[in-house]
Order: sequence, then C-alpha cells, then structure tokens
Amino acid sequence: MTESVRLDPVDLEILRLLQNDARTTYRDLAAAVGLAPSTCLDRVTRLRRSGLILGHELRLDPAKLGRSVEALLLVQVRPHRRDLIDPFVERVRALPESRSLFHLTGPDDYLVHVAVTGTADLQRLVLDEFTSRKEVARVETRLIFQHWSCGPLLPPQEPGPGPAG
Amino acid sequence: MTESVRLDPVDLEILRLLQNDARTTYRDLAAAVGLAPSTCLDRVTRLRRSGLILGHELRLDPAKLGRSVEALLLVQVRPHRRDLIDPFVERVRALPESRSLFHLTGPDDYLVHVAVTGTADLQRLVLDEFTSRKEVARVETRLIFQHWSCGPLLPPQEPGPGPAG
DNA sequence: GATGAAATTACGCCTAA
DNA sequence: TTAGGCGTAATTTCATC
Repeated sequence: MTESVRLDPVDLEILRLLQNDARTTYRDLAAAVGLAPSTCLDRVTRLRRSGLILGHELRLDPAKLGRSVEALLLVQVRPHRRDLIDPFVERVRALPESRSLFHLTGPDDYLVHVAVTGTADLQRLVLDEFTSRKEVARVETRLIFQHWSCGPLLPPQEPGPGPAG
Repeated sequence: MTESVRLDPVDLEILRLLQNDARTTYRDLAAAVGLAPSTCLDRVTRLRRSGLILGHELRLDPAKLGRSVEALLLVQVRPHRRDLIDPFVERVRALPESRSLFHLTGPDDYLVHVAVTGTADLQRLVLDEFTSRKEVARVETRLIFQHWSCGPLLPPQEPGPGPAG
C-alpha cells in the first residue's frame, strides 16, 4: 500500500505534464514525450492502477462562490481518544465550510482549512461548530492572506546509487 | 475578480458531480441533471469562463513516489518586508518537497505543507532550506498523521432572502 | 500502430420568458 | 429580444487488438 512505484524518465515527464494540466490529451502527451498516444494511454493507465494517481479533482475559486474569506483553524480535541476524535473528524469533514483537514503532532491536534463568506461567518463557524463542542478544548484562528500551490510532486532526487552492483 | 457567480440548481449539481470526479463525462452529467450533453458542455464552459472553475488537477499519492512522510512547517520570516518575503515565497514554492504554501495572520507568517522521504530528510529540509536562511526567524515542525479532503465546495446556504422584493 | 467506439466540441435552430 | 436548451455533425480521444 505504501510501496513506491518504479518510474522511468518518460513516466516522470508525463506526471509533470499532467500535474501542470490534468486535462492534457494523450495526443499532446505523446508529442511531448516522443511516443505514440496509445503508449501514453498505457503509461497513464498503469500509473492509475498502481495507485499513484488517485484521481482528478476540480480546482475552484471559493471567492467566486461567495466564500471570500479563508482561514486555518488549529484545534485541540481533548481527551484525545478515538471515541471522541472519530466523530469530530466526520463532523468537520461534513461542514460545508471545510476544505481540508489534517491530524497533526504538536500542541494542536487538528488543522482545518475553511472557506467562509466573511469574518462574521467565520466567528459563527468557530463558536457554533467548534468551541461549543465539549471535546474541543481550544481553537486558534488564522486568516489566510494568500495561498499558493507549488511545483509538481516528483520522486526525491536520487543522489546516484553508485556504479557498483 | 472577486465577484460572485450566479448559479442555478443545475449548476450546483454539476459542480457537485465534477468535484466528486472531475472526469465525469458530459453524457453522464446530462443523465444526472436531466439535460442534454451539449447543454452540460455549455454550462461547464460558462463556469470555466467565469473563473469559478480554475482548472483540473491530478491527485497523487506522495507515498507512492517515495515521499512517505508529510509535515507542516510554521515559519516566521523577519523582518516581514516585501523585499524579503517575496524571494522567500518563490524559493519555497520551487522546493521539490513543497506541496502548498499559505501566508497567514498570527504569530507564524507562513505555513508550508511538505512531503519528504523520511524524518532524516525532513531534518535536512528544515535545517538546510529554512533555519539556515537569515530571514527565517523560527520554524515549528508538525508531522501529519493523516490528511482528509472534505465534501464539495458550494455556495453558502442562503437563509432565504424573504418574499418581499 | 491502426481501428472502431465513444466523447468532445461548435453551431444552428427552437422554445419560452 | 434574449437566454437557455436541443440535436447534429465534425473532430478528437479512448481502448482494444
């Protein structure tokens, strides 16, 4: 399940292109990597079957949906036991404001990325959905000024395994 | 640019379906919402032109790429001036370990989501790419136990605008 | 690679408000 | 008059051989 997938330079280039635009056609992939479209399809199908490609997702602009304020909530859930945290996780995931949820080490147990209509809506969310719960010991709210995605995710740079076999 | 887009119930259902699987065909969308495939194409094209749909992205499993440890880094950049933070942002975005970057309010200026091969790699990243920089005043590292995506992003529930015009 | 099947896309017409 | 929906046909993409 956590096994690494073997990838050659062509696979890496395909992954790079698809991370840049997941709708790149096999025809365009083929032109870029110098193979036939059908071969590119085979490659992508293999990457999909291997579990490396988990799926395709739509990237939306929350502001265009009327959710122009985004924030991160750092949440302590105490006591930190399964019978409390499992329902907490499911409740948070089901909130229409939630975008993403992390379970973390450190003083804060969870980090929740939320998108709301404004600061009043954020206050309501924090008070009514978090601090009002008795298992929520503390919430720290941080507004998001800006959010960037980063370059494509690729395997770590091999430092060169050396010539000996 | 930050204007909200007008959406009817059919648009919302299409957005919901596409967020569930961005590769849903127009034929399947059409069957689900009770319209013709060409009409669904028109709808999606409109959503795309409006800027609400920003793009399609590939969701990968970092562990399958050999990056089986993920962490969040809370970073203070001081002094917090454009001539220091702009290059910082670009450098962080270009790191092969970076997945996502936030500029925040609060005691920590930035939050960086990274994927590394292991804890040794994480230590190297923190020491060589962050704390070694003189503009980086502090880094706090939190391991990610688990990461969930949440339900589809939709407009806020209208509380009902009332019957009066 | 090639080929049939399927999906995508653009366009013109039609209906209803 | 205009916005939205439909159907069709040309093109492109998919999946199997």
